[in-house]
Amino acid sequence: MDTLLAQPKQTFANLPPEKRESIVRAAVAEFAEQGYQRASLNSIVRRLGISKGSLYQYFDNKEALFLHVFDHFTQQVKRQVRESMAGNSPNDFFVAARQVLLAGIAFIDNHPEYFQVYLKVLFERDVPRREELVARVRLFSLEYFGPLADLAMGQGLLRNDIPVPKVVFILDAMLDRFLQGYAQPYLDGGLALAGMSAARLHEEIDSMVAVLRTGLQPSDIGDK
Amino acid sequence: MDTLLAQPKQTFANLPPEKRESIVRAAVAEFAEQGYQRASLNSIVRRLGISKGSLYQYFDNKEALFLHVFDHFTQQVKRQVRESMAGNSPNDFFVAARQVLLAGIAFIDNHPEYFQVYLKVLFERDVPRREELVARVRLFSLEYFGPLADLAMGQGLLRNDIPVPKVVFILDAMLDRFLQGYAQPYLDGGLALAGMSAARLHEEIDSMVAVLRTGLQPSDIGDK
DNA sequence: CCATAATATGACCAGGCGGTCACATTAGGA
DNA sequence: TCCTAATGTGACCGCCTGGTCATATTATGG
Repeated sequence: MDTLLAQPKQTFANLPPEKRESIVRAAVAEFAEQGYQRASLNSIVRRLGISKGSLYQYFDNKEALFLHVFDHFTQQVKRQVRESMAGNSPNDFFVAARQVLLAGIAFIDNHPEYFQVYLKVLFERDVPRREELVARVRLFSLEYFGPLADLAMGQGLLRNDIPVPKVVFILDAMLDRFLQGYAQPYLDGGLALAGMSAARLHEEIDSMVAVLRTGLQPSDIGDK
Repeated sequence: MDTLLAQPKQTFANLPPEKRESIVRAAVAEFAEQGYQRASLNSIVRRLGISKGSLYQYFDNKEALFLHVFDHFTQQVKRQVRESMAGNSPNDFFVAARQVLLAGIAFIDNHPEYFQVYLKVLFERDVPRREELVARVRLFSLEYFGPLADLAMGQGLLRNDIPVPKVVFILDAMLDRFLQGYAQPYLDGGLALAGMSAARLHEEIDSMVAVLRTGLQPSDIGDK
């Protein structure tokens, strides 16, 4: 599960770290812009000012380079989640949701290209090991919300006419789609999420989470 | 707004309808599988058993063919919406939402490839006139929900601490993401929406709309 | 200093692309 | 029947792709 998808060749490991990073950066940029199949190794080496032969000394082929990039991506996600959750593990289901959403926003702000790579993978066919890649990312959310929802349901904090997996789906879907709108401006329904001040964005998030809370809690619990 | 994006050459118009349709079908299939840039005219003519020269007698270039396909797509959407709404114009905001969702499901069932083309356009760059194309489709939903939401808000049927555009966004986002899950199995959070019986699917839709209703209505209105 | 191993290079390959065009085939009216 | 206009065809063009490899360059350590 945590195993790496692909390891670069030894030659790559021998490189000074800043060169390794610049190579990964260039590759991420290319995959973010073009997706997997349209991404061009020629374009990547052009960006880097190195020869194609060199790139093939570092990675077996295009697929290995891509999988290495995706490994970096999941590590960054993990790090961002850990950072955003640091210290406070919320017991309230919807406070947790809010936090995940903020983590997502922070991730897109910090690594917009990585998120584009992910979106491309979602909807492109013939991406190597696509299902596995997608599953790895989606699990971050599902594995996190699942237990929390179980707990909340047990405490009677979620309406019991909707099964837990459905609750998790609704929550996850809403957050996911919000992030799509944040990353892809014409999916924000004209709200201009991307150009918003942090304060306004937090208001949008809060009102959305409030809607989810009211919608998903039992009817006999008072509104906020 | 309703004008066509591109018209084929006269030669195409002179073709017998079934040939025109088979050409569009082949093109849709290719664009659905590969997106715009990766789609191959060679592959399309191979599917059809016609020569490449012929295709260029029908359309000026790849872009014109694609835009013609997209014109067909929007027409199909329009038809599906008209059909699904036939007769009953719901006065209840959330009944309307349910109906839009059902129309979306029906559309994906009837034209899965067209929906894939749309998803590809959403997340691929360098698609000709992408923003315009996306806007055309999204407007179906936004222009429909907007006035309904205005009305509902005026009647005090929506919580007044959330502005109408935000309400429309939340509703639209949830429906949109549900359809993504229906069309792209690993986006359904394990609910297996695609393989579901119609009856079960309707239950899922109903419970989701119920959540939206409870979440979006004023707190002083009783739950359903 | 030199031998050897590690790394860097870019010309080159086969194959695919969108697009063109000279030519072959067919259709229609006189 | 025959001339003309419309339609169909596929070899070909320049360009780009992922990938290879013989060769040049650099590092290393005895």
